[in-house]
Amino acid sequence: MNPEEKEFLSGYHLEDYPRPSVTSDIAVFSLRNETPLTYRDEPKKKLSLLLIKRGNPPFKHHWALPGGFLQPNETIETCAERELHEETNAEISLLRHIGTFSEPERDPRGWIISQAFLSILSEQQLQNMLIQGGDDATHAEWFDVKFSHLDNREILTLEQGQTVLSAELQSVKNQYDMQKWNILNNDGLAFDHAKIIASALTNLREEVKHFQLLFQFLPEKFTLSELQQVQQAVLDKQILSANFRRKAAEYVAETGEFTQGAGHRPAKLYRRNK
Amino acid sequence: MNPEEKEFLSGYHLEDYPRPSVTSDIAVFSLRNETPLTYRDEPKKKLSLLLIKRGNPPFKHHWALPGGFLQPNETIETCAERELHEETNAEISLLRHIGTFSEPERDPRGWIISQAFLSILSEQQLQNMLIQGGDDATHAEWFDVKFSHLDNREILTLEQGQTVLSAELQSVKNQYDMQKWNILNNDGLAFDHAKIIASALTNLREEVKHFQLLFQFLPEKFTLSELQQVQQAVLDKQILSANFRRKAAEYVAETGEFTQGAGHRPAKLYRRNK
DNA sequence: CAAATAGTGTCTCTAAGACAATATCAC
DNA sequence: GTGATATTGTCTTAGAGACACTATTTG
Repeated sequence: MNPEEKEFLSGYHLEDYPRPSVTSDIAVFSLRNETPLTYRDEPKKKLSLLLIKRGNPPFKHHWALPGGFLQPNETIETCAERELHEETNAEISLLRHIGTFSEPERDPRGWIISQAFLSILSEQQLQNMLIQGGDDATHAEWFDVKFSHLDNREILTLEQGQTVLSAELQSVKNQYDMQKWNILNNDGLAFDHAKIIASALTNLREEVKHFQLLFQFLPEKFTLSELQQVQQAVLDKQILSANFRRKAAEYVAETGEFTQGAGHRPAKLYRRNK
Repeated sequence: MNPEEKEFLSGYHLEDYPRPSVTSDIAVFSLRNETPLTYRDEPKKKLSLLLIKRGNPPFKHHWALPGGFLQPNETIETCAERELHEETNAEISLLRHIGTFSEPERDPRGWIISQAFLSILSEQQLQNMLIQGGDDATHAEWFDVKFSHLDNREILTLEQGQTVLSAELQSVKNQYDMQKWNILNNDGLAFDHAKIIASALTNLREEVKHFQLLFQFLPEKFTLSELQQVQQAVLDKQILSANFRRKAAEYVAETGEFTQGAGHRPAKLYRRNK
């Protein structure tokens, strides 16, 4: 750096200008197994989302995405990982940035813009996390996710035991032709997190349609039926297995191993290829 | 809001915690016509990018994307529009958020995170803008864009008259499986703007492949050949017109009007449908 | 007519969706 | 054998790419 630049920088103070606070907020998805009906049944998989019950204002007793404030000398990705680990002990291997939420009124505490992320935990990663889950003040829970289209609105429903959260959203375009969510109704979710969840779900589904992110839900070795279950759970749509397998073949490689003792024909175990 | 929340908020001070500065930076693309060889030739279209020559440190005399600091009571989109208008007098009708750049060392002035946007100006919008372009301290220019793959690297070349800027980038995945650009070489571009430009180009191309954003480059009425020229210029790839037309039919509607006096068969004028 | 662009028809190949049929385990 | 899931084959249809051909203007 030349002297002129050095001198300029020494007289420059970012603190002289107004600055927002910045948070990273993470929508963490995983799968849960429904209890099978008979001993022979394979359990169906259901998409679930990690939420945290807020113990303090603002939005005390509401449910929010895990997340927290960006600190100096870290990227927004590092911040997301750190906050998630602090709040839930989860270790993540995937992040997708899904947007920045910067509306001035979005947080009653003041000028706070949110870096929204999507993450996925496999069943394995979920086990490790639960070992040290659930303290008292703020506690985390997995909610079953429903996200369905009705007329020109989207209905988001999150269920966990007796607790049911819901939100009604509309997807519109702003003056810059950007897709944007409006919250028409919101029951139980903090801040504008219904918007972030809707964005995350839309992103997740789009990727999963093209066989992306799918493997993040599963252990290293899996059957094609399991892989199909994942896609079906995320997209909330049934697929014919013959067609699924033909398409999936492109993304997986055989391990040579088989499942055992399931009460029906054993299945080949695959791993992700490339 | 209940009394407890109110009381909490009155004792809450965001300023007690460290905060970054936030900027919006915009990669604005447009098309320029090459000069035709003969009177009958239709001009070929070339993709161009708007850059600003910095008149002050840091990176004095380097070229940078238009942009500037986020102010209170505005969204990052409003900030992008405002800064672009202040610096170039351009009026935009499209923005796409293409990422957040938050590496702590990305700006020598200190902790500044960038909200990166993509925008497009039509020839019409470009005319209006140039009426009041080019003051002295900082001045804006349109650069021809080349972005080509070589081995496992991407070569970005920006040309404007005698001025040639270039950068060499590599696309890698970080530990969160996120696509990330590394700058291997950089000649003339300020900050990490080579990364932002590479991201913007990748996004733009992906959308243009699927006939999105294409119409932003053109006036309301256009011929299918013009539309094809746009796609070809952005993707830097020749397409067979028969196939292009079959696909394009899905997105356009006839106006009933025709071009005139071009030295060859007149073409139907279309507009975007839906 | 020549040069240039506009526009159509059709063949091939690939991929997706639907559906039928066969395979193999635990009990 | 029965019930369940695993796996393969094939028919049909939609779309993309390649290419040959026709149409219409100005000079």
